[in-house]
Amino acid sequence: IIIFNALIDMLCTLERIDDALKMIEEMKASKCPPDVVTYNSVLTGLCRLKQMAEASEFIKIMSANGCNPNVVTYNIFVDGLCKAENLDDAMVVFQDMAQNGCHPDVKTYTSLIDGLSDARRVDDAKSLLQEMAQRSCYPNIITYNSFLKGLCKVGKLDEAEGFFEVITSNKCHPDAVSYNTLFLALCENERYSAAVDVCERMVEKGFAPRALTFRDLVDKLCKVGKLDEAQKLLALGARVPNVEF
RNA sequence: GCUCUAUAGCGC
Repeated sequence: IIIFNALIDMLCTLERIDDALKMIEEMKASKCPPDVVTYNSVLTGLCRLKQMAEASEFIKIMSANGCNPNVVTYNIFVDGLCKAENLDDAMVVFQDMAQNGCHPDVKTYTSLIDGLSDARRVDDAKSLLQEMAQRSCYPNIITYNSFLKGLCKVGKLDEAEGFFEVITSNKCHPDAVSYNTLFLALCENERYSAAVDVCERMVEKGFAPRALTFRDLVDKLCKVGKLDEAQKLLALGARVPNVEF
């Protein structure tokens, strides 16, 4: 079964869903019937192809075949709906899954928070974050990073900066993704001084941006006449291996 | 305990 599942997963990653379905038929006929992992791989493939109607149908098919969806199944489907920008359906599935004995976990919430963030629905994302705490389902750094992305997207950069405090006060450690998200948003919004400050923290933490990013930023600082900031950055870059100007 | 699900940018 493990070998079969690995094969099916490979076929689905290669987007060869129909071949995967054929193999499932063979499995049914063999001593080695498909299990929930098998079906979940196919579901992932359908979601990646954004075939959400088919994905929804497929969940019914697996149940009809005596294989009940588990929490991974729902997570795949919710994430697919979010990525297909169908947040309303994603929320409905999220509400319903508990009735089928599958309780949302940190990945379910993270997918939703990420989808809401991409859709700039930061207030809704924040409600979910609060709901997680109430349900003792604790956000991890990936959850926080998704929310951080939302704050950045809607231009709430001060709140985004302040959110780092929230993360650490919840015993999580901002990582390279966190800093990079904030850093790029500050650059995009031409808040270069703040960007340099973040850059400094990144270097301290060993999350230095790439050389090209450094050069671009120095270039922009020169253009807007912030020569002192540019110099600060050059000094910073000199301390980082693999960065040359 | 081996197979399935979530975040930035970059490269291929």
